[in-house]
Amino acid sequence: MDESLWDLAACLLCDAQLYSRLALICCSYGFSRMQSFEPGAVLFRAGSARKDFFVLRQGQVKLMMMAADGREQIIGLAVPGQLLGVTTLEDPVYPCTAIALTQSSVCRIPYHELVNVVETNPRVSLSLVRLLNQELKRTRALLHTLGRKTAVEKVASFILSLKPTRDQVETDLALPLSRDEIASLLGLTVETVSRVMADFRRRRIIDAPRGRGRIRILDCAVLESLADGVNRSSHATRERPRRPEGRRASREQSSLVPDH
Amino acid sequence: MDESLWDLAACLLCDAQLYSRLALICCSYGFSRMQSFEPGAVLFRAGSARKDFFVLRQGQVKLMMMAADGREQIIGLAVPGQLLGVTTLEDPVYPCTAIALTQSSVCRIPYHELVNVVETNPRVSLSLVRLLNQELKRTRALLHTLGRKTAVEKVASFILSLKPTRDQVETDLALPLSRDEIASLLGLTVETVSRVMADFRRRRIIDAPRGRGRIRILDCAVLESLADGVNRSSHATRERPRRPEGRRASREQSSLVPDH
DNA sequence: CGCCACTTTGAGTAGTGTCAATGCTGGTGG
DNA sequence: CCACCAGCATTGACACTACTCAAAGTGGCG
Repeated sequence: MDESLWDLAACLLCDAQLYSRLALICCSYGFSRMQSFEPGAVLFRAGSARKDFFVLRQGQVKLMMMAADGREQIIGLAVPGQLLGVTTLEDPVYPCTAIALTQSSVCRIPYHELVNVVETNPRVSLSLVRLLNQELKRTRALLHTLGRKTAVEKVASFILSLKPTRDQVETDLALPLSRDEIASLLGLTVETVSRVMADFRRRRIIDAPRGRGRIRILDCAVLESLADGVNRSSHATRERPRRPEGRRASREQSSLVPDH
Repeated sequence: MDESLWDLAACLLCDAQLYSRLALICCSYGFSRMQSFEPGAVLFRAGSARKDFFVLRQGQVKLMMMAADGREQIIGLAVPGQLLGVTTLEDPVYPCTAIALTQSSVCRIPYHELVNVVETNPRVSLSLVRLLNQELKRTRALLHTLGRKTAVEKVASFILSLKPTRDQVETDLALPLSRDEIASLLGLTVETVSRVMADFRRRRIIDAPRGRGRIRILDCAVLESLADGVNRSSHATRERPRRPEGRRASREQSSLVPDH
């Protein structure tokens, strides 16, 4: 096979060298197909026959799982560069449902080609392994959020996770999720999410017009301390000496969180 | 390279054809080292320099993440055949801590060899991708458990997850975790886990001597219905007509769960 | 303009967490 | 051999978070 076909410069689909890993995969022999989705469009549905997998190039996509009883949960948001629909190769169906949140574009690649490519090109294999590891890492972080954080901590870390990079100065962020969807992602109810965000707004930590749209972080430092669960009374202080000032007084009415 | 080196029959470390995928990886050129761990032994610690990765051959290993404040959480249990310590390849440190729960044996493989192998042997690459996908799948299932289940449902599904195969008749299971560890895995407290299990015992759903050791499932059907959250009042009935018999009566004192 | 979906707010409560005390078990040393 | 001890598990009382149900507010779109 002609090695040059794998060269980034030969990529017909991916701009420049952005998403180099992604490029390697989706630009292979030309069997990938570019495709666009409107907000709300279904890329694939859990349980339906898996034929293609996707590489997200632009936009945001939510991944949902459905329980037997109809309860559904968002298990993650896909960001550009991420793979979508990569199941265990033996699995004949998609494990989850993928729905576009914003206008999104993807490279669509037949599954059997994936196997081909992995078997013939080691660079792509390594890329794939890296991407899966990143996804695993993200999922584990979410695991910690769901298992060990309070509602306030959950919402705070969610908002922070919207910042594309850690030390971004930009604080005006797109919020492509409804309250319902945020609640589903964080394992909360709509009402709780709404209340926490209303409280953040009152305390001037964030500024958010209602509903889907945008959100602005006003006080990033406080948000970070809330997200990391500074000042909790519980497990955190197990081996360290207990707070000498006695048990925390009943909290003031106006705020869901203690003073900072 | 000699293709026969990859043959399962040539595997010096792995018995028979058990864990065929695992075999492919850990039996490569002989740079894997067999190693044994006692219960409680640390395979690797989060944040320490990642040099090797592991393939678990026997025993059970817990994977833990540590938050900034010292709160820790178990993010999963590793079963034989599973990879341990495979980070994003760029990451210079382990993302989590791995501790043996039972007497365990692993194949230990230097990281740079992993890259070599992936680049030179496509069958191994595919195996690796499959294994990572399985891990992702397991992690997502846990995500759903943490985000959308009640304490009773969590404990019930945990107990069921101890069964090695879905339709195993064997109901006497090893329970290598303390109550503390179960709580950490499920995002609960020790007390809640203890209470739920005590309740299951009273209702003759399980039989468990106290503490680390074994657990026996007496009524698998009930356990499964509890795990799947049959009879809940909430989200489940959103689009279906609401229960006509009115809101659920206050539950009886003696049991944490409604009648079945 | 009115409908519809989404969000916000409020009141009340179920379910877990927290704290504290007690029980059980296996190991150790007198 | 038994008493003691340390560690884990259990149980109870209580507090508080987050859920439930209900109702009103807001905004977009035909």
